[in-house]
Amino acid sequence: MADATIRRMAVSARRGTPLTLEEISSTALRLIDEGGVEALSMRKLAAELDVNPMSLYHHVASKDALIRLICGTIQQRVHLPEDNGTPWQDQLRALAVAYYRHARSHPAMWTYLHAHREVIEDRTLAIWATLYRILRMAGVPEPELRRTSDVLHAFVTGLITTELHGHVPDDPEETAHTFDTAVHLMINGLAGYSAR
Amino acid sequence: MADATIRRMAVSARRGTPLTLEEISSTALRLIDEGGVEALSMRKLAAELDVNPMSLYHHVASKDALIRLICGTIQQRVHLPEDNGTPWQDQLRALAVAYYRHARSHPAMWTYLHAHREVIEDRTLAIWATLYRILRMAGVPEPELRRTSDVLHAFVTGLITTELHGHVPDDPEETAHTFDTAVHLMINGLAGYSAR
DNA sequence: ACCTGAACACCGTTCAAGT
DNA sequence: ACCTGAACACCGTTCAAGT
Repeated sequence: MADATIRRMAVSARRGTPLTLEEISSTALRLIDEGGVEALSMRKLAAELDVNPMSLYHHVASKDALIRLICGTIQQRVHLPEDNGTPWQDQLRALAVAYYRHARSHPAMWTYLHAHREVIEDRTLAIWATLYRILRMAGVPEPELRRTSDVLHAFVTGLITTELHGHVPDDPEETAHTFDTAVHLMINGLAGYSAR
Repeated sequence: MADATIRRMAVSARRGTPLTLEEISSTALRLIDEGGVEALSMRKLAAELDVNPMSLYHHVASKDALIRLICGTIQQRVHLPEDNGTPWQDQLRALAVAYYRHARSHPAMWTYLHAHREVIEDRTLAIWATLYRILRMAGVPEPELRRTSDVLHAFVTGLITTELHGHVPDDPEETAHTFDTAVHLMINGLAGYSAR
Protein backbone atom coordinates (compact mmCIF):
# COMPACT_ATOMS: atom_id res chain seq x y z
CA MET A 1 0.00 0.00 0.00
CA ALA A 2 2.76 2.44 0.96
CA ASP A 3 5.08 3.41 -1.89
CA ALA A 4 7.87 1.37 -0.25
CA THR A 5 5.80 -1.70 -1.06
CA ILE A 6 5.26 -0.64 -4.65
CA ARG A 7 8.96 0.03 -5.17
CA ARG A 8 9.86 -3.36 -3.70
CA MET A 9 7.44 -5.20 -5.96
CA ALA A 10 8.76 -3.35 -8.99
CA VAL A 11 12.28 -4.68 -8.48
CA SER A 12 10.87 -8.17 -8.09
CA ALA A 13 12.70 -8.81 -4.86
CA ARG A 14 14.32 -6.23 -2.67
CA ARG A 15 16.83 -4.32 -4.76
CA GLY A 16 17.50 -7.30 -7.04
CA THR A 17 19.98 -9.21 -4.93
CA PRO A 18 18.61 -12.32 -3.18
CA LEU A 19 18.47 -12.57 0.60
CA THR A 20 21.21 -14.64 2.24
CA LEU A 21 21.49 -16.17 5.69
CA GLU A 22 24.77 -14.33 6.23
CA GLU A 23 23.11 -11.01 5.48
CA ILE A 24 20.22 -11.79 7.82
CA SER A 25 22.36 -12.81 10.75
CA SER A 26 24.89 -9.99 10.46
CA THR A 27 22.14 -7.38 10.24
CA ALA A 28 20.38 -8.98 13.20
CA LEU A 29 23.63 -8.84 15.18
CA ARG A 30 24.01 -5.16 14.33
CA LEU A 31 20.49 -4.45 15.62
CA ILE A 32 21.31 -6.33 18.82
CA ASP A 33 24.59 -4.47 19.24
CA GLU A 34 22.76 -1.18 18.86
CA GLY A 35 19.76 -1.78 21.08
CA GLY A 36 20.08 -5.01 23.01
CA VAL A 37 18.52 -8.39 22.28
CA GLU A 38 15.07 -7.06 23.12
CA ALA A 39 15.44 -4.53 20.28
CA LEU A 40 15.54 -7.29 17.68
CA SER A 41 12.22 -7.99 16.06
CA MET A 42 11.64 -9.97 12.91
CA ARG A 43 9.63 -7.10 11.48
CA LYS A 44 12.27 -4.47 12.18
CA LEU A 45 14.94 -6.78 10.81
CA ALA A 46 12.93 -7.29 7.63
CA ALA A 47 12.46 -3.53 7.26
CA GLU A 48 16.20 -3.04 7.69
CA LEU A 49 16.79 -5.53 4.86
CA ASP A 50 14.00 -3.98 2.77
CA VAL A 51 12.18 -7.28 2.61
CA ASN A 52 8.81 -8.68 3.57
CA PRO A 53 8.93 -9.97 7.17
CA MET A 54 7.88 -13.41 6.02
CA SER A 55 10.79 -13.80 3.63
CA LEU A 56 13.04 -14.27 6.65
CA TYR A 57 11.30 -17.50 7.50
CA HIS A 58 12.60 -19.03 4.32
CA HIS A 59 16.13 -18.84 5.67
CA VAL A 60 15.54 -19.26 9.38
CA ALA A 61 13.06 -21.43 11.25
CA SER A 62 12.18 -18.90 13.95
CA LYS A 63 13.44 -15.87 15.82
CA ASP A 64 14.82 -18.21 18.46
CA ALA A 65 16.75 -20.21 15.87
CA LEU A 66 18.17 -16.99 14.47
CA ILE A 67 19.41 -15.91 17.90
CA ARG A 68 20.94 -19.34 18.49
CA LEU A 69 22.70 -19.10 15.14
CA ILE A 70 24.17 -15.72 16.07
CA CYS A 71 25.27 -17.09 19.45
CA GLY A 72 27.17 -19.82 17.67
CA THR A 73 28.99 -17.58 15.24
CA ILE A 74 29.88 -15.16 18.05
CA GLN A 75 31.41 -17.92 20.14
CA GLN A 76 33.65 -19.04 17.32
CA ARG A 77 34.92 -15.49 16.97
CA VAL A 78 36.81 -15.37 20.29
CA HIS A 79 40.55 -15.07 19.69
CA LEU A 80 42.31 -17.32 22.20
CA PRO A 81 46.03 -16.87 22.94
CA GLU A 82 48.39 -19.68 21.91
CA ASP A 83 50.84 -21.36 24.26
CA ASN A 84 53.79 -18.97 24.11
CA GLY A 85 55.97 -20.64 26.71
CA THR A 86 55.43 -18.00 29.39
CA PRO A 87 54.47 -18.98 32.98
CA TRP A 88 50.93 -20.20 33.53
CA GLN A 89 50.11 -17.08 35.54
CA ASP A 90 50.75 -14.88 32.52
CA GLN A 91 48.83 -17.17 30.23
CA LEU A 92 45.83 -17.29 32.58
CA ARG A 93 45.78 -13.52 32.64
CA ALA A 94 46.08 -13.33 28.85
CA LEU A 95 43.17 -15.74 28.47
CA ALA A 96 41.00 -13.70 30.82
CA VAL A 97 41.87 -10.51 28.96
CA ALA A 98 41.06 -12.11 25.60
CA TYR A 99 37.71 -13.25 26.97
CA TYR A 100 36.97 -9.78 28.25
CA ARG A 101 37.86 -8.16 24.90
CA HIS A 102 35.58 -10.62 23.16
CA ALA A 103 32.71 -9.78 25.49
CA ARG A 104 33.24 -6.06 24.94
CA SER A 105 32.88 -6.41 21.18
CA HIS A 106 29.23 -7.57 21.47
CA PRO A 107 28.15 -6.81 25.06
CA ALA A 108 24.41 -7.33 24.66
CA MET A 109 24.75 -10.64 22.84
CA TRP A 110 27.39 -11.79 25.30
CA THR A 111 25.20 -11.04 28.30
CA TYR A 112 22.28 -12.85 26.70
CA LEU A 113 24.51 -15.80 25.91
CA HIS A 114 25.64 -16.21 29.50
CA ALA A 115 22.17 -15.78 30.97
CA HIS A 116 20.91 -18.56 28.63
CA ARG A 117 23.73 -21.01 29.06
CA GLU A 118 21.75 -23.84 27.46
CA VAL A 119 22.87 -22.21 24.21
CA ILE A 120 26.55 -22.82 25.02
CA GLU A 121 27.90 -25.73 27.02
CA ASP A 122 29.61 -27.14 23.99
CA ARG A 123 32.55 -28.56 25.84
CA THR A 124 34.49 -29.08 22.61
CA LEU A 125 34.81 -25.30 22.39
CA ALA A 126 38.41 -24.13 22.17
CA ILE A 127 38.11 -22.12 25.36
CA TRP A 128 38.00 -25.30 27.44
CA ALA A 129 41.05 -26.82 25.78
CA THR A 130 43.03 -23.66 26.47
CA LEU A 131 41.85 -23.50 30.06
CA TYR A 132 42.70 -27.18 30.63
CA ARG A 133 46.20 -26.64 29.24
CA ILE A 134 46.88 -23.70 31.55
CA LEU A 135 45.45 -25.43 34.61
CA ARG A 136 47.62 -28.47 33.97
CA MET A 137 50.63 -26.16 33.94
CA ALA A 138 49.41 -24.73 37.25
CA GLY A 139 49.53 -28.22 38.72
CA VAL A 140 45.80 -28.88 39.03
CA PRO A 141 45.43 -32.68 39.30
CA GLU A 142 43.64 -34.41 36.40
CA PRO A 143 40.46 -35.42 38.29
CA GLU A 144 39.98 -31.81 39.42
CA LEU A 145 40.45 -30.29 35.96
CA ARG A 146 36.86 -30.18 34.85
CA ARG A 147 35.48 -28.72 38.04
CA THR A 148 38.28 -26.20 38.45
CA SER A 149 37.92 -24.97 34.88
CA ASP A 150 34.15 -24.70 35.36
CA VAL A 151 34.65 -22.58 38.45
CA LEU A 152 37.27 -20.30 36.93
CA HIS A 153 35.15 -19.85 33.83
CA ALA A 154 32.22 -18.92 36.04
CA PHE A 155 34.38 -16.45 37.95
CA VAL A 156 35.57 -14.68 34.83
CA THR A 157 32.06 -14.69 33.40
CA GLY A 158 30.71 -13.06 36.56
CA LEU A 159 33.49 -10.51 36.53
CA ILE A 160 32.88 -9.55 32.91
CA THR A 161 29.12 -9.31 33.39
CA THR A 162 29.71 -6.98 36.32
CA GLU A 163 32.19 -4.88 34.35
CA LEU A 164 29.89 -4.68 31.35
CA HIS A 165 26.94 -3.39 33.40
CA GLY A 166 28.94 -1.58 36.05
CA HIS A 167 30.21 1.93 36.59
CA VAL A 168 28.78 4.54 34.23
CA PRO A 169 29.83 5.49 31.67
CA ASP A 170 33.09 3.58 31.32
CA ASP A 171 36.31 3.97 33.28
CA PRO A 172 39.17 1.98 31.68
CA GLU A 173 41.53 2.72 34.57
CA GLU A 174 39.08 1.41 37.16
CA THR A 175 38.27 -1.61 34.99
CA ALA A 176 41.96 -2.48 34.62
CA HIS A 177 42.52 -2.23 38.35
CA THR A 178 39.49 -4.40 39.18
CA PHE A 179 40.63 -6.89 36.58
CA ASP A 180 44.08 -7.03 38.20
CA THR A 181 42.57 -7.74 41.59
CA ALA A 182 40.50 -10.56 40.13
CA VAL A 183 43.38 -12.18 38.27
CA HIS A 184 45.59 -11.99 41.36
CA LEU A 185 42.89 -13.65 43.45
CA MET A 186 42.58 -16.50 40.96
CA ILE A 187 46.32 -16.99 40.63
CA ASN A 188 46.74 -16.93 44.40
CA GLY A 189 43.90 -19.39 44.75
CA LEU A 190 45.51 -21.80 42.30
CA ALA A 191 48.99 -21.40 43.80
CA GLY A 192 48.15 -24.04 46.40
CA TYR A 193 48.31 -26.71 43.71
CA SER A 194 51.82 -26.06 42.42
CA ALA A 195 53.12 -25.58 45.97
CA ARG A 196 52.17 -29.12 46.86
CA MET B 1 -18.49 -10.43 25.62
CA ALA B 2 -17.37 -13.76 27.12
CA ASP B 3 -19.28 -14.80 30.23
CA ALA B 4 -16.17 -14.14 32.32
CA THR B 5 -16.65 -10.46 31.52
CA ILE B 6 -20.29 -10.55 32.50
CA ARG B 7 -19.54 -12.25 35.78
CA ARG B 8 -16.82 -9.70 36.57
CA MET B 9 -19.12 -6.78 35.93
CA ALA B 10 -21.82 -8.33 38.08
CA VAL B 11 -19.57 -8.33 41.17
CA SER B 12 -18.66 -4.70 40.51
CA ALA B 13 -14.95 -5.33 40.93
CA ARG B 14 -13.23 -8.62 40.75
CA ARG B 15 -14.67 -10.83 43.48
CA GLY B 16 -15.49 -7.84 45.71
CA THR B 17 -12.07 -7.31 47.31
CA PRO B 18 -10.04 -4.37 45.96
CA LEU B 19 -6.76 -4.85 44.17
CA THR B 20 -3.59 -4.17 46.17
CA LEU B 21 0.00 -3.56 45.11
CA GLU B 22 1.10 -6.46 47.31
CA GLU B 23 -1.29 -8.81 45.54
CA ILE B 24 -0.13 -7.62 42.13
CA SER B 25 3.58 -7.99 42.82
CA SER B 26 3.34 -11.37 44.55
CA THR B 27 1.24 -12.81 41.73
CA ALA B 28 3.65 -11.38 39.17
CA LEU B 29 6.54 -12.98 41.03
CA ARG B 30 4.73 -16.31 40.99
CA LEU B 31 4.25 -16.07 37.22
CA ILE B 32 7.95 -15.27 36.82
CA ASP B 33 8.93 -18.17 39.07
CA GLU B 34 6.80 -20.49 36.98
CA GLY B 35 7.78 -19.42 33.48
CA GLY B 36 10.64 -16.93 33.55
CA VAL B 37 10.54 -13.15 33.25
CA GLU B 38 9.49 -13.40 29.62
CA ALA B 39 6.35 -15.28 30.72
CA LEU B 40 5.06 -12.25 32.59
CA SER B 41 2.61 -10.17 30.64
CA MET B 42 0.35 -7.49 32.02
CA ARG B 43 -2.61 -9.16 30.36
CA LYS B 44 -1.87 -12.61 31.77
CA LEU B 45 -1.25 -11.08 35.18
CA ALA B 46 -4.59 -9.31 35.03
CA ALA B 47 -6.34 -12.52 34.00
CA GLU B 48 -4.68 -14.32 36.93
CA LEU B 49 -6.05 -11.65 39.27
CA ASP B 50 -9.45 -11.72 37.53
CA VAL B 51 -9.22 -8.05 36.71
CA ASN B 52 -9.22 -5.82 33.66
CA PRO B 53 -5.65 -5.40 32.34
CA MET B 54 -5.90 -1.65 32.69
CA SER B 55 -6.70 -1.78 36.39
CA LEU B 56 -3.07 -2.71 37.03
CA TYR B 57 -1.93 0.68 35.78
CA HIS B 58 -3.67 2.29 38.71
CA HIS B 59 -1.20 0.68 41.07
CA VAL B 60 1.90 0.49 38.92
CA ALA B 61 3.28 2.94 36.36
CA SER B 62 4.44 0.34 33.82
CA LYS B 63 5.52 -3.25 33.42
CA ASP B 64 9.09 -2.11 33.87
CA ALA B 65 8.28 -0.36 37.14
CA LEU B 66 6.55 -3.52 38.36
CA ILE B 67 9.62 -5.63 37.61
CA ARG B 68 11.87 -3.12 39.35
CA LEU B 69 9.57 -3.23 42.37
CA ILE B 70 9.82 -7.01 42.50
CA CYS B 71 13.61 -6.84 42.15
CA GLY B 72 13.72 -4.58 45.18
CA THR B 73 11.56 -6.75 47.42
CA ILE B 74 13.52 -9.86 46.38
CA GLN B 75 16.83 -8.28 47.29
CA GLN B 76 15.64 -7.41 50.77
CA ARG B 77 14.63 -11.02 51.28
CA VAL B 78 18.16 -12.49 51.32
CA HIS B 79 18.95 -13.89 54.76
CA LEU B 80 22.55 -12.96 55.59
CA PRO B 81 24.43 -14.80 58.35
CA GLU B 82 25.41 -12.80 61.46
CA ASP B 83 28.91 -12.59 62.82
CA ASN B 84 29.11 -15.73 64.93
CA GLY B 85 32.74 -15.50 65.96
CA THR B 86 33.96 -18.30 63.70
CA PRO B 87 37.01 -17.84 61.42
CA TRP B 88 36.54 -15.63 58.37
CA GLN B 89 36.94 -18.63 56.08
CA ASP B 90 33.82 -20.24 57.55
CA GLN B 91 31.90 -16.99 57.44
CA LEU B 92 32.80 -16.37 53.80
CA ARG B 93 31.56 -19.83 52.94
CA ALA B 94 28.36 -19.29 54.91
CA LEU B 95 27.74 -16.02 53.08
CA ALA B 96 28.24 -17.65 49.69
CA VAL B 97 25.89 -20.48 50.65
CA ALA B 98 23.24 -18.02 51.85
CA TYR B 99 23.52 -16.13 48.56
CA TYR B 100 23.16 -19.35 46.60
CA ARG B 101 20.09 -20.42 48.60
CA HIS B 102 18.55 -17.04 47.95
CA ALA B 103 19.18 -17.32 44.20
CA ARG B 104 17.65 -20.80 44.17
CA SER B 105 14.41 -19.56 45.68
CA HIS B 106 13.67 -17.34 42.64
CA PRO B 107 16.08 -18.43 39.89
CA ALA B 108 14.49 -16.61 36.96
CA MET B 109 14.15 -13.31 38.80
CA TRP B 110 17.68 -13.63 40.16
CA THR B 111 19.17 -14.23 36.73
CA TYR B 112 17.29 -11.26 35.33
CA LEU B 113 18.45 -9.12 38.25
CA HIS B 114 22.12 -9.87 37.64
CA ALA B 115 21.89 -9.40 33.88
CA HIS B 116 20.33 -5.97 34.47
CA ARG B 117 22.61 -4.73 37.18
CA GLU B 118 21.42 -1.15 36.82
CA VAL B 119 18.52 -2.32 38.98
CA ILE B 120 20.85 -3.16 41.89
CA GLU B 121 24.08 -1.40 42.74
CA ASP B 122 22.60 -0.01 45.91
CA ARG B 123 25.79 -0.11 47.89
CA THR B 124 23.93 0.38 51.15
CA LEU B 125 22.56 -3.13 50.75
CA ALA B 126 23.34 -5.38 53.70
CA ILE B 127 25.29 -7.78 51.53
CA TRP B 128 28.12 -5.30 51.12
CA ALA B 129 28.36 -4.58 54.85
CA THR B 130 28.63 -8.29 55.56
CA LEU B 131 31.23 -8.79 52.85
CA TYR B 132 33.29 -5.83 54.09
CA ARG B 133 33.24 -7.21 57.64
CA ILE B 134 34.49 -10.63 56.52
CA LEU B 135 37.18 -9.21 54.24
CA ARG B 136 38.48 -7.01 57.06
CA MET B 137 38.81 -10.15 59.17
CA ALA B 138 40.71 -11.74 56.27
CA GLY B 139 43.21 -8.92 56.44
CA VAL B 140 42.28 -7.09 53.23
CA PRO B 141 43.64 -3.54 53.60
CA GLU B 142 41.05 -0.75 53.77
CA PRO B 143 41.81 0.87 50.35
CA GLU B 144 41.38 -2.53 48.65
CA LEU B 145 38.08 -3.34 50.36
CA ARG B 146 35.71 -2.00 47.74
CA ARG B 147 37.45 -3.55 44.78
CA THR B 148 38.01 -6.89 46.47
CA SER B 149 34.38 -7.13 47.55
CA ASP B 150 33.27 -6.20 44.03
CA VAL B 151 35.41 -8.97 42.59
CA LEU B 152 34.31 -11.63 45.07
CA HIS B 153 30.68 -10.68 44.59
CA ALA B 154 31.18 -11.00 40.83
CA PHE B 155 32.80 -14.40 41.29
CA VAL B 156 29.95 -15.76 43.39
CA THR B 157 27.39 -14.26 41.03
CA GLY B 158 29.05 -15.96 38.07
CA LEU B 159 29.22 -19.24 39.93
CA ILE B 160 25.55 -19.15 40.88
CA THR B 161 24.44 -18.19 37.37
CA THR B 162 26.41 -21.16 36.04
CA GLU B 163 24.94 -23.51 38.64
CA LEU B 164 21.41 -22.26 38.01
CA HIS B 165 21.61 -22.89 34.25
CA GLY B 166 24.00 -25.80 34.35
CA HIS B 167 23.76 -29.56 34.47
CA VAL B 168 20.30 -30.93 33.82
CA PRO B 169 18.20 -31.65 35.70
CA ASP B 170 19.78 -30.93 39.08
CA ASP B 171 22.58 -32.79 40.82
CA PRO B 172 22.97 -31.59 44.43
CA GLU B 173 26.11 -33.68 44.96
CA GLU B 174 27.85 -32.19 41.93
CA THR B 175 26.70 -28.70 42.88
CA ALA B 176 28.08 -29.06 46.40
CA HIS B 177 31.41 -30.27 45.09
CA THR B 178 31.73 -27.43 42.58
CA PHE B 179 30.76 -25.00 45.30
CA ASP B 180 33.51 -26.37 47.54
CA THR B 181 36.10 -25.92 44.81
CA ALA B 182 34.99 -22.32 44.31
CA VAL B 183 35.05 -21.44 47.99
CA HIS B 184 38.49 -23.02 48.41
CA LEU B 185 39.83 -21.01 45.47
CA MET B 186 38.54 -17.77 46.97
CA ILE B 187 39.85 -18.52 50.45
CA ASN B 188 43.23 -19.49 49.02
CA GLY B 189 43.27 -16.36 46.95
CA LEU B 190 42.59 -14.18 49.98
CA ALA B 191 45.08 -16.03 52.19
CA GLY B 192 47.88 -13.88 50.81
CA TYR B 193 46.54 -10.91 52.76
CA SER B 194 46.58 -12.40 56.24
CA ALA B 195 49.98 -14.03 55.59
CA ARG B 196 51.55 -10.62 55.12
C1' DA C 1 -10.68 6.90 44.06
C1' DC C 2 -10.81 3.05 41.50
C1' DC C 3 -12.10 0.46 37.59
C1' DT C 4 -13.29 -0.47 32.63
C1' DG C 5 -13.72 -1.01 27.11
C1' DA C 6 -12.21 0.37 22.95
C1' DA C 7 -8.42 1.54 20.43
C1' DC C 8 -3.43 2.12 18.84
C1' DA C 9 0.83 0.58 17.56
C1' DC C 10 3.32 -3.07 17.97
C1' DC C 11 4.82 -8.47 18.22
C1' DG C 12 5.93 -13.83 16.10
C1' DT C 13 4.16 -16.96 13.05
C1' DT C 14 0.85 -19.73 9.67
C1' DC C 15 -0.96 -20.35 5.39
C1' DA C 16 -2.44 -19.97 0.80
C1' DA C 17 -1.11 -17.69 -3.13
C1' DG C 18 1.96 -15.59 -6.29
C1' DT C 19 6.56 -15.47 -9.55
C1' DA D 1 12.93 -22.13 -5.16
C1' DC D 2 11.96 -18.02 -3.28
C1' DC D 3 8.96 -14.37 -2.01
C1' DT D 4 4.53 -12.10 -0.52
C1' DG D 5 -0.20 -10.31 1.78
C1' DA D 6 -3.66 -11.24 4.71
C1' DA D 7 -4.75 -13.06 8.91
C1' DC D 8 -4.37 -14.88 13.82
C1' DA D 9 -3.31 -14.58 18.41
C1' DC D 10 -0.81 -12.13 21.10
C1' DC D 11 1.78 -7.73 23.36
C1' DG D 12 2.16 -2.72 26.42
C1' DT D 13 -0.13 1.37 26.97
C1' DT D 14 -3.40 5.70 26.29
C1' DC D 15 -7.59 7.74 26.86
C1' DA D 16 -12.26 8.83 27.64
C1' DA D 17 -15.86 7.06 30.13
C1' DG D 18 -18.09 4.75 33.82
C1' DT D 19 -19.12 3.74 39.27
